Amino acid sequence: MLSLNFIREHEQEVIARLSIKNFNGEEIIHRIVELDNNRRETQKQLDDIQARSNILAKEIGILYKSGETTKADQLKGQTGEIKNQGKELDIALENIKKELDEILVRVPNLPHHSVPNGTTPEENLVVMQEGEIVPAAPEAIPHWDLATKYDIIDFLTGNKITGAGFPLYKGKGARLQRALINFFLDEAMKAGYAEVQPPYMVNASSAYATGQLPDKDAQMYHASLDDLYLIPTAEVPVTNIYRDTILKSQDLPLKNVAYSACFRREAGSYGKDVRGLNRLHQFDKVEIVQIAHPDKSYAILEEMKDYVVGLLRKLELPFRVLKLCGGDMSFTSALTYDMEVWSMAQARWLEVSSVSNFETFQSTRLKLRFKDEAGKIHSAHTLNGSALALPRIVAALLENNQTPDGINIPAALLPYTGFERIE
RNA sequence: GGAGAGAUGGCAGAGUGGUCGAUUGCGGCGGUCUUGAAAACCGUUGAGGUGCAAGCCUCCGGGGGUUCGAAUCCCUCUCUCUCCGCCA
Repeated sequence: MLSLNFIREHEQEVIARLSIKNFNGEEIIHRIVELDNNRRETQKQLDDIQARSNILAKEIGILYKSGETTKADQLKGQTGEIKNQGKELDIALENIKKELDEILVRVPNLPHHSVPNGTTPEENLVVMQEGEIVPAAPEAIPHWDLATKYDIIDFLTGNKITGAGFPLYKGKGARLQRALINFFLDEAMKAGYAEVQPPYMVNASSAYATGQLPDKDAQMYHASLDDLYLIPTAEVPVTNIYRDTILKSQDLPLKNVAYSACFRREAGSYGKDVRGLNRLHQFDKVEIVQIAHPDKSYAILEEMKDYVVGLLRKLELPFRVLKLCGGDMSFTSALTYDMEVWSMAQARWLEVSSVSNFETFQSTRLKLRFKDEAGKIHSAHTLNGSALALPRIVAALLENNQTPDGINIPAALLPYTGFERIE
């Protein structure tokens, strides 16, 4: 959520920058400013009424104490009208605030100045590429067939137990999952991230605070009886650790890493893109989160991007890094890097990580603030990134490392898998 | 699931209708003393809104009500603790 003060003071700039995200904010921003002026005017009137009422109540109290009941009763007569006025203003104010809040949460975050123009994924900027892009060999097998050939991932049984998008990992397939999770967690800890294990379900307040609600509720599984949501990413519970807190500036940056299963309904997706591990309803991910000082957040974003790049190098996967264009960015992000690995048998890039700076967009709603040296309170910046999501990494590992008689495990993972080949 | 108790500032903990936004202690910050530190002493120390400022308004788990006036009384929801039941 953008802050009201910022919108009011930078009305034209906000509209201009939103247009980079292909969001036409002309009307909505004007309405927000109008409502906010209205809000402040009404608030002022209500404050005045309440001040008068407070003074009157105090006087009545003093009169009763000194035994001047007649005078007190007289003053009481005056309170009726003030109360009515107050009530009316109160209702008016509530309505204004409600509308303001409803509109405000529908305005996306402003893109950073360096975000490229564009409306489609094709217009994302490739900022880095490494590793050999081998064209698909005629005998190359896609990962869903490799999974069956070596009996390591059973999509059909997962389908029977739950449904499509819930694979059953078996044997070395299951072991590989565990190896990757431990590898990613260990690497993050070496890089200074403190590990947490969060709840996999969150309440509506948490989902609102990080921006999953109200917009993306169709993407989350909802346990209606208890009104809880299955987390689509550990970002939600981990960032919410810091909801309603005021940190000290010397606490920053805060670095957390969490492994969790992630649940996504993926409503509306279909076709070849969802085949095999490409898109699942349940998957594993290790997520890194940082709470940063606003002056440092973009340096930290670079650091996080480099960290993820380091992981991809250790896994020996060909990859590229994209800086997303305005049209392809998420609602909440100010700047996003996507990491994609080359999947040889499918001959396409698979997104395995997304690293973003949200600036104060999340922290405004989270009420996540810090106190600077002078004792002033500011919103902190929040950042997060996948490091990494497992399924597409597994897909690429299987496809890229396949040989006629087995799949080779990269050296970095050997201490974790305990085996060198899947055969 | 049943019974009971409770929710107050970073923490602990007073306050049961009238200058209470809240006594006090701890912690934090500043100072005196000290070569330095500790101890001791003095001062200071919640958040949000609005305003140039003085100030004014709101917030004692959330919501609603009674009253001229609510942290304090009533209703309701949520959560926590204790005991019982169930249980990985």
